[in-house]
Amino acid sequence: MPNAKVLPVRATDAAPCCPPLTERPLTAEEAERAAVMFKALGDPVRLRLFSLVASHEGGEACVCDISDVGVSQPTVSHHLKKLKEAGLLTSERRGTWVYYRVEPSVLAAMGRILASAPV
Amino acid sequence: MPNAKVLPVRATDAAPCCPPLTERPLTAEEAERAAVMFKALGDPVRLRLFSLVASHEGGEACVCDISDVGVSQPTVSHHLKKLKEAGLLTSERRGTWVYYRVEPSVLAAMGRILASAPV
DNA sequence: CCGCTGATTCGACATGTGTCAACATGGGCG
DNA sequence: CGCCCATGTTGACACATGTCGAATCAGCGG
Repeated sequence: MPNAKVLPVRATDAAPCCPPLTERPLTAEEAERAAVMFKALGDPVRLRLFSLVASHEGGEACVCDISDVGVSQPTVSHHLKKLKEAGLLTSERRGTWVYYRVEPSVLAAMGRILASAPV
Repeated sequence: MPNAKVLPVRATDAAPCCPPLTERPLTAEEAERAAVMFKALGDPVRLRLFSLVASHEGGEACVCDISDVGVSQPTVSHHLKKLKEAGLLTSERRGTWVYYRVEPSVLAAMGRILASAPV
């Protein structure tokens, strides 16, 4: 491992965010936290960008690879920043290009929130 | 290679909106449709209302039971309307009260979108 | 060093959104 | 019938958001 950098995944924040919506009513704080994640995916452009990163080979994508979603390049950057602030993406600069990568724990947390009653 | 494999339309054909985000990039139309659902849950008040309905006994809840989320009654009605327009809830009037119920197929569709790569 | 390309930030604008008070509707009940 | 309670609708307003062009920052190569 050439780079010994450690990213604060902060899984203790994202993963145990909230129980499934069908389990019990969310508290105001839980709803506040979870809504941030859902809101981040509540825009078509961001949803496309996120899926482009998530489905990209190697689990990461350069901005140059995903900036063809019909809006200007500054707008792409703006949306990527939003996704990063919501904890859904992480970014890393390698030379000229910036690579984005999905945060799997957050994705899992959202899936768990939406999971139907596991019977 | 002629891919004769039929797309798995799944049992959740009521809302076969989009594949998992990690499977392939969403098209503009798919993202447009899916973003509506995520945006509907992208507000803390709506998220609480939805979880109140989803977790309520019998799978349905009267407005009078869930209208204590810290906002005025018209605002509650407004948010419930939004959730209904997004296809996440259905409403039915029975006498004096109006009962809301979750649309399970849509919930399943959202969960599938967020599902990590299936085994 | 200077310019080039990729990416972010800034400033501005139009539009969307959440919220409430006031009013309207609709159905039970006295 | 007429009141009243539970919901929904309307109008208005402050604020957030998406978008772009221009400017700025960050490496790379000549």
